Amino acid sequence: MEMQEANQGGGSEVSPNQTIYINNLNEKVKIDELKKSLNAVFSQFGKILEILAFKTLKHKGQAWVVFDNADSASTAIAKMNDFPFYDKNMRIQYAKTKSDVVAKADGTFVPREKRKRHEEKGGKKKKDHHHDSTQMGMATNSAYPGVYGAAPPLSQVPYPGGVKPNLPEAPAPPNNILFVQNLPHETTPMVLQMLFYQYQGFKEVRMVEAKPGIAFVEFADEMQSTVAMQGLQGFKIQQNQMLITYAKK
DNA sequence: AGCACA
Repeated sequence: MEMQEANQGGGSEVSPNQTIYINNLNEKVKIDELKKSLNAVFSQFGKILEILAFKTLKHKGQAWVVFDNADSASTAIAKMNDFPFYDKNMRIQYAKTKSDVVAKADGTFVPREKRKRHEEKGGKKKKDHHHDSTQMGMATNSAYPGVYGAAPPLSQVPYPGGVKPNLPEAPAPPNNILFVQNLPHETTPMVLQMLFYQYQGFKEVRMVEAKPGIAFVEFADEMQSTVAMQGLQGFKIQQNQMLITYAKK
């Protein structure tokens, strides 16, 4: 029999936090793609303030996703812990400490430069932070101009760039295979899989390299594909809203 | 395995 175990008496005792800590991520995935995929996958649980991931030796395979509230983080953990992502199962917990973005909003943010060095004796405060690690060469972290908030306004934004998808005159008849359009060109099958997997009857995602921006998603039957279509219609990935129709037979 | 804020 299947019983859902409340995760309370177990080993990992980290108190709820609006930031989740993910590890066991596939280290071969480039940081930029990783962050985008995480955003695409986790924004379904609520507004994301920031996603942090680093490629340094000590922090490979890990990421922090900062939600704007702890409930979103809890849901994300409940739904996504142990979920396969780039062929490895994500391990998700609450982060141990509060994220800087959150602390800054709190007013509780305290710069942590003091931890690095010994405290100077005498009454002198040092407030000059020499930019130190700036020449590591890897500068691709904060590349997103605050666009992580992707989930809620499903029907506000039309098709960015004015690109109109091909809508057939008459809607295609129900099909267990869905046709997805208006995806960001960098969308990976993995991202779509993550989104559609949560619906019963999910079978597979197919994308065509030569035709970016579209995908086919197969379900076991058309009842199930219909539920998924309704659930994800207009879902925003990055800037784009997915347009889902039945595939032509 | 590894809990940061480039």
